[in-house]
Amino acid sequence: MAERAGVSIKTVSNVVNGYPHVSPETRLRVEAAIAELRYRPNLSARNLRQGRSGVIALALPDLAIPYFAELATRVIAAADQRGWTVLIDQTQGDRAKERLVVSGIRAHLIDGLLFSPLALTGGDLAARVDSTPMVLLGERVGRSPYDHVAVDNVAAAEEATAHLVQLGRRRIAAIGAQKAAAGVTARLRLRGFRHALAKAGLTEHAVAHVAAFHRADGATAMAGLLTGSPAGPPDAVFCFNDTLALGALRTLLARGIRVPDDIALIGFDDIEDGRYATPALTTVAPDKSQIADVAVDLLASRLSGTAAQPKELVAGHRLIVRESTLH
Amino acid sequence: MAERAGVSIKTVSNVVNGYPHVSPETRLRVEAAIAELRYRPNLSARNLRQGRSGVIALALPDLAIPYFAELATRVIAAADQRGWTVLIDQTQGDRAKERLVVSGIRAHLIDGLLFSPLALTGGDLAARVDSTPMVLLGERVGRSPYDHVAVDNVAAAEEATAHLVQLGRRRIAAIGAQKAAAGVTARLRLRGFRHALAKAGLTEHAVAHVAAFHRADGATAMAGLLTGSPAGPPDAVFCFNDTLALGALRTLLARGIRVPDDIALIGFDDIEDGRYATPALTTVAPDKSQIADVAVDLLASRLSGTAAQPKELVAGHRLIVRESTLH
DNA sequence: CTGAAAGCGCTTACAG
DNA sequence: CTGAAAGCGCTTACAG
Repeated sequence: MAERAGVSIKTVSNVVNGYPHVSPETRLRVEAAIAELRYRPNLSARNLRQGRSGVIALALPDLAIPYFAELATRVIAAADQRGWTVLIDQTQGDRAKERLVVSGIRAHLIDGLLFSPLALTGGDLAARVDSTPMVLLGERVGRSPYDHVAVDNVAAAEEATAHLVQLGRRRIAAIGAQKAAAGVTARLRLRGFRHALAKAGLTEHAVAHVAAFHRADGATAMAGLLTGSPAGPPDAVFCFNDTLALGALRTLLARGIRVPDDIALIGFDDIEDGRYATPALTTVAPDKSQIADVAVDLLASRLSGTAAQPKELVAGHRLIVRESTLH
Repeated sequence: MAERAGVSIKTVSNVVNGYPHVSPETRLRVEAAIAELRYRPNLSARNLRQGRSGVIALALPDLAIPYFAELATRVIAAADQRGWTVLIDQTQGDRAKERLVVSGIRAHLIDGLLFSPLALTGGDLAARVDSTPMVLLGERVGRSPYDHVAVDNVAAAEEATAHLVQLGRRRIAAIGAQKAAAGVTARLRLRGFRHALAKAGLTEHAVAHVAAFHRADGATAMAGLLTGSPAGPPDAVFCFNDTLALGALRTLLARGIRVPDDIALIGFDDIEDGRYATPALTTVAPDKSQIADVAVDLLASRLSGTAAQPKELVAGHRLIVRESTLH
């Protein structure tokens, strides 16, 4: 192709791949030919030859969930820095789909996998045979030997709850517990919640369970907390994420209950949405950029064979106090 | 590879690709071998041979913008139905990045491109030389001969504004006009806004310009409308999208202005967020699933060579009245 | 510093 | 219904 116009043969390859030892004039000639013929290297051929594609997959429940959308935007940016392209797999938190992701559906198409599972079990992971490097986003699943990066959910939940205690609240409830064996994150945040209450010498006012972490679940759970409890309504609620909190907020405001005066509210995730709610939502902000950067770095280590033992990396978090707990 | 365990050679290929004429027992034998050897066809090799990858790109400004996240989730679902994988390119609405997307960066890696540009000009598109099939999401750019799918922005904006008129509001403002030559959508919605006012015999109370359609822009613009206008505050505002409206809402509530009593508010996009705001946001809902389905269908037509003339497809929309204009 | 050759793992006609 | 061969477009040693 271009060699016709150029004169050389795989010197083109050298030029395209930025090999140093090409005479300047040859290089110019080749570059001119490339421009003229609008030559584009065939990525599939390169991939086949090199055994890697420059593409990684990011598997998550749903892009329509703000936290995952915000995480995805950062993962794509981090991958872009390394020249990697990101394809997205949506699992809906469905175990069958999560197993599919892990089973190597896209083998040889992707170099690595970043995976944020919801329903996957340790057994599913132990049964994995695909050898594509994988990094887990979020809690470790079972005893599986994979790199993963997560915030310290217990400590973060403890801080959130302690903040409510410091406000002088004593009837503190939680929204977001899950029955499913898979709700690892929910379990850790519940543990932190209880730690904080125990330290303060308080008993939990109520713990509302949810099927998922969506706004609708938060709205329903809060309604249950208001009417269902014989002990009366809480004066503060720790919601295990911001969408739950926004749903809960909607229920409270619709009933004329003042936030934070009557009930203080705190969430988790620091999604954009919560910053513009009225009242603006107090929350625990995981360092999403750090999670994305670290995850991509871990994957890079795996790809280069540098990594040894599976690593557990803890990303930072901080409490952001806003109107929903102020005053 | 598998043929060793199997006995045949590319009969494997036939089995893998579901060719009909393979004897049942041979098929079983091959399938057993595949399972045993954990054989996975190499997608890169297949792509190279077949000249297509089964991967399409979705290029959009940012996944952290709720509308695009909600659109992306549907595009991925629609593509999945056809067995396609979707990779995401984020442009930040930056013209240089948008030109890169259109220039064929991922040539031979993707079979097609779904593109929602913000800053791209007709000239940029006219200069395109890459031959990857492309479908535009949103307004047509310049006179470019590409398929595109969009809602009827003028009609939709007109309905939104007419709704405010029907409420009895007479001091109607808009937030979301853009100076940039690229704000095609903003221009169309402004046109619809003005049509509706003209039909009602009203003059526009004010039109606020914004740099982008983010919450912060809406908040600032609304503050300007409240204090900056010699004619006093409006009694209704049409925001060109929901994030602008949510920003505006925040400004209003922070100042103790009642919505909709003092000022009615309407947005555009029907993002999840607006449904849980208090008051819940009246909005124009574009049929996002239809947009995604139609866009993927158009791309499929291009890929199969079925399509002839570039098509302009108009997706549906409907007004959803909620609390921010009720009463 | 540049050429000629082999091979990555598939699939597609083409024979049998 | 199944085999043998060629070729998709690259890159990587290997010569020169």
